[in-house]
Amino acid sequence: MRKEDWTKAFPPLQQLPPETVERLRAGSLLVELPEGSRIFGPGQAPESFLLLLAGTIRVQQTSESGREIVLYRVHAGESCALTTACLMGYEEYQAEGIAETKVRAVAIPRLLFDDLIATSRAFRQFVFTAFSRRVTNLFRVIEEVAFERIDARLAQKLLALAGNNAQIVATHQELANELGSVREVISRQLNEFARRGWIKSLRGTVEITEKAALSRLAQHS
Amino acid sequence: MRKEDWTKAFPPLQQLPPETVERLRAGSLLVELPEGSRIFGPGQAPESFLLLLAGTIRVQQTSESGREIVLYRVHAGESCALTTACLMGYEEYQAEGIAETKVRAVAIPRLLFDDLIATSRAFRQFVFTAFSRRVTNLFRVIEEVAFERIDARLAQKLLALAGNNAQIVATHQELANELGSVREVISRQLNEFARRGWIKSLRGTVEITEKAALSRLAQHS
DNA sequence: TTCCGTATGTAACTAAGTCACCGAGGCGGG
DNA sequence: CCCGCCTCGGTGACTTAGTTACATACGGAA
Repeated sequence: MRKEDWTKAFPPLQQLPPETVERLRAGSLLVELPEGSRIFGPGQAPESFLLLLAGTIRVQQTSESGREIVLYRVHAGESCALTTACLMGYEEYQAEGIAETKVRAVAIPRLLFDDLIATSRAFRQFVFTAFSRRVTNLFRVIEEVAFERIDARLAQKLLALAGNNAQIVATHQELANELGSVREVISRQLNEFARRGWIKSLRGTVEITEKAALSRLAQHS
Repeated sequence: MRKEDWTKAFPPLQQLPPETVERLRAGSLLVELPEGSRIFGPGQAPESFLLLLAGTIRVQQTSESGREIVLYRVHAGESCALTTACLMGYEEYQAEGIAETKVRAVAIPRLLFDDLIATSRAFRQFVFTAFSRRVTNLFRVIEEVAFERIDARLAQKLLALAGNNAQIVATHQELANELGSVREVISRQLNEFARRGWIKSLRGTVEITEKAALSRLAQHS
């Protein structure tokens, strides 16, 4: 079986000198992870740097009381940079990464990763940029949790999860877990949204009927 | 005037080969920042990697409504790694860094930083470790804001700010800003603590009288 | 069709944040 | 010394968010 040329999936990697790309291709490992599998978490460290080819990873945190909050998602074409760096500095790491779908990824072993960082300016740029994006995102999360109202946050999340579709497949509990809130609160908010005619709520799904209204609520007011 | 040998202040840098250290010493800049100065923030990017020799930098975030939250502090002997990385990936960056005291720091210009990352494995280790620590810390902040009760968080913060002393010099407003809460809430909590005999509250200062009780409250219960 | 697990509804209560205002203390200018 | 002002803290009434403890409804498997 011919080794798939996955490097095409990462535009920034195209900038690398050909021999670097070759080294990457040769030294890294294609892995496939089933949906729902736990990729890393407290007491479980990935020993390599991950680049996602397909699927998404959800990075979340769980409190003692069982409440959860989603910190960010890693999509195809992105790297799990934050995580990896944390592991390289090996602090204990309390977030966990879950394969939200079946995931195909390239695993770059620690040594090769280190080597690439050392030799390729473009690769460094790639890694730092990914870092930067994640951290910026984390700051947003903190801002939202600390300062924004739950109705605005829920509206935002509904819009984000919907994308271009109008249908969102998620239970109230799952929505609560996205926001670090609890089911009852989300149920109440959704009922209020429904009462205003902004959404329709079926069992296990939400249908957006008034995107504009949600958007208005989402941007703060 | 002889150039001060600041490299002694950073044990990890002692591991570097002598010529690297020499390059660092020669290519970097000793800077001094007055108390209260804004070191970076939205629309203000530091063009170099900072290593703190003395003083502390407070990194915080401000909401539209004026509420604030302290994300972390950079102390002497530490680097402002997160920030710098963010800037290298140049995303817009909404946190700001304030010199909490007079600050002496070494500024490593971007090019030299990049060069050192490339050539020195020890330096990379140093930078990634610092990263890791910060990110781990950010995760803690998210967990606290999202899941912990304000009384427990306040107790924690009081203990942290006090260190070995019993006296904390801070107004209720400042304590609220530490936690991303508001003055009224903090006042109420402090009154309750005082009523229980755990603290004494003077104008602009708090004196801890029952450290043990605060500790108990701090670890969740 | 019945049963059972999951999803959602609801009410009463506590915790946290908001709003509006008050009063006390400290400090500088006259 | 007194006045006025400004910062700090206190308080009550109200809204929003989270907790506790149930009840009910849906939908697939037996």
